[in-house]
Amino acid sequence: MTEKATPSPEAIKAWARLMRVSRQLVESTEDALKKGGLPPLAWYDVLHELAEAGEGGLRPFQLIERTLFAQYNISRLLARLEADGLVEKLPVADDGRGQTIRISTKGRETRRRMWAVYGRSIEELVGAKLSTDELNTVSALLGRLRHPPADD
Amino acid sequence: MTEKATPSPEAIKAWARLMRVSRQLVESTEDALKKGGLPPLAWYDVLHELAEAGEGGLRPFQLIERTLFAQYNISRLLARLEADGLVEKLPVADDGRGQTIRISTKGRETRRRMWAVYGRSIEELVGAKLSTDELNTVSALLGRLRHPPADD
DNA sequence: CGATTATTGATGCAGTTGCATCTATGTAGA
DNA sequence: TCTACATAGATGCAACTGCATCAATAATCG
Repeated sequence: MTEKATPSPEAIKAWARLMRVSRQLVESTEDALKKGGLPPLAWYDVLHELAEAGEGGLRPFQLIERTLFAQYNISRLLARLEADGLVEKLPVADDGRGQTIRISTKGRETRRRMWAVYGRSIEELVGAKLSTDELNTVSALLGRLRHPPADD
Repeated sequence: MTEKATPSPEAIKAWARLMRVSRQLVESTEDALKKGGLPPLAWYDVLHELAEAGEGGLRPFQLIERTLFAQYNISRLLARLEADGLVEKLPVADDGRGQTIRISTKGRETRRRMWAVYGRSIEELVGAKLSTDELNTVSALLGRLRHPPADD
């Protein structure tokens, strides 16, 4: 019956911190990548998924499931990655509509160089700021905000 | 001497959770606003700052300090807000370069209607998921990731 | 089979962002 | 004062995003 019109001050504060911090971290990292003449974070996300998938590659719709990119976004991002020679698009034997995306050697190399910067950013901006226990606490609590919630 | 090449698994996980959760929350909220025929979150941020500033208004550069928007972003956002009649641009007496931005009545009304949706989003996505203690823990830990760090 | 519906991925268009630069005004220093 | 430099804000252009829709293939069902 009672509609909660406004969240608690604690919820608002947590939300505000989350928004501000995540934007700052992204911005810092994007700056660092740019300074290193490297592609934006979005490219890393895709290259990372593809590197984990190995030689079998992934279908674009699988990338959509694994990342938070919209379909049109993946479509165009893959076009750019292909234009840069970082991925290959292969036809799929049993589905004429689809394609399999496989990371190339150059793609792995780019990913490696991005990680040198990205990883440093994570270490400096997060790893160095909180203890292991605190990091685990953050992960656990944020995991409950995820959809679907993660328990680990 | 020793360069830390890669952050700890705990730091990586916390980072990943932070990135994913913040994107999901933003996306959910933007969807809710759109569904209500309301402007995007960025407008809320600015309207909120201007509403808090009261009749005196704020200079654009003060908005840049308070939010995380780039200068050109604020410039154009304010142009859109003005075009929609949500803010007024007033000349500044002692600085011919500048202007003061003041929220209009319609701006306050729009902010109010946005908050009805935004606040509900915060409550559902965050407030309802964690206890007050947990929310405070999240805020405190994220505060330490902020730049500059916040202790409260 | 043949028609309908669903899925995969691409794309035209309008709106937004990022970058670099520009104009205008203010400040400081010789 | 006159010149150099700094600050406030706007803007042209290219790239990117979001939306809607499209074409092509696959799956379903009578």
